Amino acid sequence: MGRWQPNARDRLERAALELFAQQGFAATTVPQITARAGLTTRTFFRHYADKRDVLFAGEDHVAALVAELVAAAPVPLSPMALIDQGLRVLAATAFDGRLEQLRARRAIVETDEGLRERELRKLAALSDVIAAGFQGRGADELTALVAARVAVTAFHLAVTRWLDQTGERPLGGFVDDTLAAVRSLVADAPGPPTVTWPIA
Amino acid sequence: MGRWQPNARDRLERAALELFAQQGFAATTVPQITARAGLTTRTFFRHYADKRDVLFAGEDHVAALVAELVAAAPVPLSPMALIDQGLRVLAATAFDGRLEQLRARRAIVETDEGLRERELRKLAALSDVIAAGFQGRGADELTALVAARVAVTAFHLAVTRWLDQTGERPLGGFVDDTLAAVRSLVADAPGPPTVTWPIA
DNA sequence: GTCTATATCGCGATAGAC
DNA sequence: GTCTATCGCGATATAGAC
Repeated sequence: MGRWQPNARDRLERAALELFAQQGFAATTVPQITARAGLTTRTFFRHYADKRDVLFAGEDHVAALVAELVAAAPVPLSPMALIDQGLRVLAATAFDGRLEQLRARRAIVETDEGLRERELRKLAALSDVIAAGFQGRGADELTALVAARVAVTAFHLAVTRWLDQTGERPLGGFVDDTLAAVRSLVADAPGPPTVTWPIA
Repeated sequence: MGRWQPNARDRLERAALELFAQQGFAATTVPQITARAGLTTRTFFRHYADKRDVLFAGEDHVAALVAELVAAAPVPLSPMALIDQGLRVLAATAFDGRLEQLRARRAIVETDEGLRERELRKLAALSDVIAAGFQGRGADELTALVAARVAVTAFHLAVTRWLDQTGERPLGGFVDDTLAAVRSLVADAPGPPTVTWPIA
């Protein structure tokens, strides 16, 4: 390439993030982004499926990393032990140290319902990847699905609380707290087997 | 009312569902829907926030029902016992008997990524309602959040498998299976405390 | 209800890389 | 030459403003 400046994709992403932060996501148009990046509108949509995607494309490497982690996990680990340790490895590898960057990104995502939707879709895709990994390790389908969702849910909750904190406590601590809460919840005594419910 | 046919909302929803089933969601335009319902495009957007919403507006009553269920639950129930029994009540109250209708709806949702996104957002909203309910019962914030997400995740997984089945087994059975899988996963032995991970 | 912005995408042409 | 990335033009539909 010579006719064009290199790193079209990077320039688009940077321009988009700047404009979203300055003017808000909804008030920023794709032509504005491409103008700032020195490209045309059409080019934007060749790199990103839609306007929202520019905020999430960078997260695809997390899914790839998670897939590797599950595939490379030591064989003797039970599903829950794998979650327990895998999430801590993930936290240390891909999240700690990026707190401010991730806070900035989340601040934008929180301003728009459409962006929140896209985030949920990315999490669902992540869950699918993990479930496939657990099945690859020999787990039955239901166990794999449940384990994947528990892992993603717990991690997402931990990340949210990590970003909400005022201090600088590492993500791993929040992961531990969340998993402890899951264990404590599920281990809960079942209570009276049948109760009369006021409704229904 | 009087100048217009009544049940504008119902007619819109019915017209939309028919067209989505016949031509697909993406190939169906809002003008097509409103033409079939004898209304104007503008009217569609007065009733639904966007084209996708017409497939999910009917589910809002589920969130209201769930909120009631949590609020009206017997006080002695622990969070997990509430989930256990509440989900079964919910299954019997709002899902059993609607299997074919829900299958048709899901068949449409599965054809479009945007619709999947919207479904996830509705589930997230449901989770928020439940978490608020648990906090209203005195649970601490983290427990409430975890309990809400476990409940929604388990129920959604159960519904998915219920819809996938070829037979007519009631949803409650799938709820039981899913919750059993959650318990079994979480109760899993923690395994060796520290393992060397090939990656990272 | 009407009007309009703009997100989104199809198509053909083009410019350089290999 | 062939392949890939970009451009430029144009069409359509959603969704919000007035």
